[in-house]
Amino acid sequence: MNLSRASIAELATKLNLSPSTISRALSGQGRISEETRQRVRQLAQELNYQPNHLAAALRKGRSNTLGVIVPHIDGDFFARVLKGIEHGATQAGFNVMVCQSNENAGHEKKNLDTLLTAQVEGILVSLSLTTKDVQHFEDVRRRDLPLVFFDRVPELPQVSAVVLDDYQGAYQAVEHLLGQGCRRIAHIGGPQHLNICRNRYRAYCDALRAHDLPYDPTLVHFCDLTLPEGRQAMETLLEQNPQLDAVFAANDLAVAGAMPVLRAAGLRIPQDVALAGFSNELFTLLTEPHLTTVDQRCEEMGRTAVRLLLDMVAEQPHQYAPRRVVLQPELVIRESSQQAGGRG
Amino acid sequence: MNLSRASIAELATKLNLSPSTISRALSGQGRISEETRQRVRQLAQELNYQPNHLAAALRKGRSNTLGVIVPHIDGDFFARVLKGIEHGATQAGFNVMVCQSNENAGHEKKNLDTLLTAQVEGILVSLSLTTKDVQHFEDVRRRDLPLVFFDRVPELPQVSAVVLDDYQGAYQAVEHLLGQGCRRIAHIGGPQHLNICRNRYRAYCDALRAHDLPYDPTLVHFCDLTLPEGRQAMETLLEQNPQLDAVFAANDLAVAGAMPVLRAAGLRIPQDVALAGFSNELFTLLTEPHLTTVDQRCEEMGRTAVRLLLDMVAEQPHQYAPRRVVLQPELVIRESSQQAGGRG
DNA sequence: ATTTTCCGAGCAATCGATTCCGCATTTTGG
DNA sequence: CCAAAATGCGGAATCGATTGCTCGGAAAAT
Repeated sequence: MNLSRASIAELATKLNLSPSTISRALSGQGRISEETRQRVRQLAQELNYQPNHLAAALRKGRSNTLGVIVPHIDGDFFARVLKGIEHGATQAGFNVMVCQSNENAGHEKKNLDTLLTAQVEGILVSLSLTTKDVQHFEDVRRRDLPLVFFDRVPELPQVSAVVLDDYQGAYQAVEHLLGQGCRRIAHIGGPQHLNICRNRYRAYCDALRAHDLPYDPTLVHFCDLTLPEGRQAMETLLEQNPQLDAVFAANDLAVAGAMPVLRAAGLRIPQDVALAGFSNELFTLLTEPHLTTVDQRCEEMGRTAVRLLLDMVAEQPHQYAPRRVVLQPELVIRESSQQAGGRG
Repeated sequence: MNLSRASIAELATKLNLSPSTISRALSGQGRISEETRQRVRQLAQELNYQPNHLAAALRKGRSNTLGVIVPHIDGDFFARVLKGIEHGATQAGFNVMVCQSNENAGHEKKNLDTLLTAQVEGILVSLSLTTKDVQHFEDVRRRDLPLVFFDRVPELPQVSAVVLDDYQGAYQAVEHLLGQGCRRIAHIGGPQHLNICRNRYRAYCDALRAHDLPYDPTLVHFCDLTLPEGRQAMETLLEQNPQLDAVFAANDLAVAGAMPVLRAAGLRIPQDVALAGFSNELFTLLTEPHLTTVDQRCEEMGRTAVRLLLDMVAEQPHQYAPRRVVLQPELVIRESSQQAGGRG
């Protein structure tokens, strides 16, 4: 009936016991008689007692909370990674605080402050695109606070990180296109200052070379991988090289932009031009034909990242060595790349 | 240089002051000399002092944290609402804890417990599909804890809520199709136990009636609004009524499922059949042609919901009356519905 | 010059749970 | 049967920041 929450002290008076006894009864730690424990637990249930997490956290120096900083929360990728993070954290009894940097280094710094003052026990970060300087994360390491980067990670060896093997994924995709008989494969690449884009581009080059195909600059175009830029990239490529028989783009959105252009040029997908993207966005199942793409294991990335982080949190003297996990992507083959029988 | 974080007590000893003075210097509250304030602030900066949020929260009885429970975090809608929530909360200096119920009433209950013990100052909830009984939210109200529902709200008058005017949005969409000259408009509806789907269906019926068009059962089909069910629905509708000249679906995914079916039947979009969906999912810009749809004002819903919640949090004796906000959706007209000139 | 204000700062209690220490009482073992 | 050990529980300190109360001294007022 009491409106405000019951405290341990209240339980104590009602049962003529001391607060310490109540605490022990509820936690099951320490020496306590079975009978008392029962009595306490029963009353706690009756009064709908709920421990004050803040007080416990303060006393124990453990907030049971993890912090996450992502560039943004909308859009498939991070939402799915977050799902994995939230899942893993919850299972381990941890809460999660999520912050968005909005792709802004300043925001990112503020987010970090917020999480630090909130006394989180560990932090997961995917860097914003505008973050050049990772100095602010130095403070975290100096504070001996577990820190794990995922997906967008700084190029430092001494940090823990979970990343995708972009190179492998891209290589497999191009391999697959080659296997379909394509020989003039174009590439729509992303900003080369991003290592993920660089790796996808490198894989494209290497896969061609492995098949003794020459590198043809008229088959390569870099852009920001948005929908309109994808469209424009396709137009440019078609103009430069009307003979192309496949396109591998560094993300799915670019492919989505390219499709109408190809169709407008009277080219059939996949018979005339095979397509493969990267990310396995949900919408790849909504295009016609469905897109071949590379799955990024989003949820697994999230789960892996929390696992790493929680391992670090568990290690007492926080004297862990930085660990680095590389997830293997999975090529998802759909209609957009299947030239059953080929044309040559 | 000190690895562990500096506390107020530390600052106090270093400056030969008492903790209370430090606290007042930092907060700017209470009587304190300008000089002392400067000295304290400077040292705080030097030592990179960061207040312990837990301690302050415990003492002040205010955690400065809000809790959110959503059915899931992936997928456009909730991610975008969350963005709005996070934005609004951050601006007001509040942190956000996000929980996913996974469309599971049991999980939802657990999430609630988690948030309560975390001492959040207010809770935002969008109900899971399997939640029939909202008893567990009664506890929250009894605790006098501000509570705001959004989008998926319980059918109770005495709770605060932010919802979309589904009826209006759907009505406008059908109006628009009628305006394009369509007369045999089909409807792919969602589960009728969900009020949002019911409202969209009602609007469809009412709009037709307003134009003196008869209700034709062969033009209506209900399903779960998934991609495959959308496809199947379209097949059924075409079979029942090959003459249909437009389709209004209760969500975008169903339209995406319907499109290939229409195309396979040799019908052109929008010349032969005009299409309109609901939700303004991101992928509606990726289809060919782009989809006409109803925007749900996701971010605004998020921002509105936090604003309501924070208003409630601010009111001292929490004696607020429940408030209900109905957001007006926005019809987004794109190619899929534009029969410029019509066909007769 | 003396009294009244006021100002800056310290003391100590407080938020609620946890935990080390210690005191009785009971149980065990020799 | 008595010493030693184990058991059940209470007392009190603690985590770190906040805040009401108090107090000495300086400034202002009479």
